[in-house]
Amino acid sequence: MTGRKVDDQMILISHQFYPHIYVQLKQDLQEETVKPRRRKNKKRDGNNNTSVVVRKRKLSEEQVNLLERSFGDEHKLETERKDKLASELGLDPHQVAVWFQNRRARWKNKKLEEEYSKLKIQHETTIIEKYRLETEVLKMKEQLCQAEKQIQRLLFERNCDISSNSPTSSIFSMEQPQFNLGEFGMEGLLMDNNVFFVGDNQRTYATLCDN
DNA sequence: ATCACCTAATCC
DNA sequence: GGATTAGGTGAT
Repeated sequence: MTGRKVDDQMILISHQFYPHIYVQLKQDLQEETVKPRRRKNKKRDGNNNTSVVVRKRKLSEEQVNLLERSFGDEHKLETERKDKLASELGLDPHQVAVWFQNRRARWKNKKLEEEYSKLKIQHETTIIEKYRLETEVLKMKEQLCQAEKQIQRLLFERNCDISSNSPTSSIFSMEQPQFNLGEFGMEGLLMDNNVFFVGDNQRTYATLCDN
């Protein structure tokens, strides 16, 4: 697998899941294209074939502080800045470059971890809210069912009264009871105990209380 | 083609 | 955490 393919994958993943980090990466890429790299003629190790083994030395606190401040200003390191920093710190410019490379890599990892934690919390909060809403929906359905049963009971009692006062009337007579489901925003005509007719235009029937 | 520089992975 | 390596890019 090539490094560039990994880059592309990272950018794709970042774009999908971490849009703001993607923006940063994109800015970095754009800056790269805008700012031409300066070219140096000399190699890092001036000693022909004999490679100088630079002992791994822990940077001093002051060195790290200055590097951190510089990194805070700008994550990318242009040659001038690198050389200036190197001379200020008494380090090899290559060391400064490596320090910035590592710092960028670890900063990116940290950002990804932070983003992951944030998304995880968001996800957990959303799940809890989903359960809360589902419970609320169940409660409201139950309330609606109870209200509908109450309406049916009242309508049935009213029909009984009408029937007892007028033996020829039926529920399909011109005196069909009209009811209003008021708070539910529903209007309709009772057809029988479980079905009611909704509106003239809709020509639909709705069943009360499925369960 | 060569060089400087990058990221990602890895070493120590 | 500093350095190295591998594999890449773009400027010269």
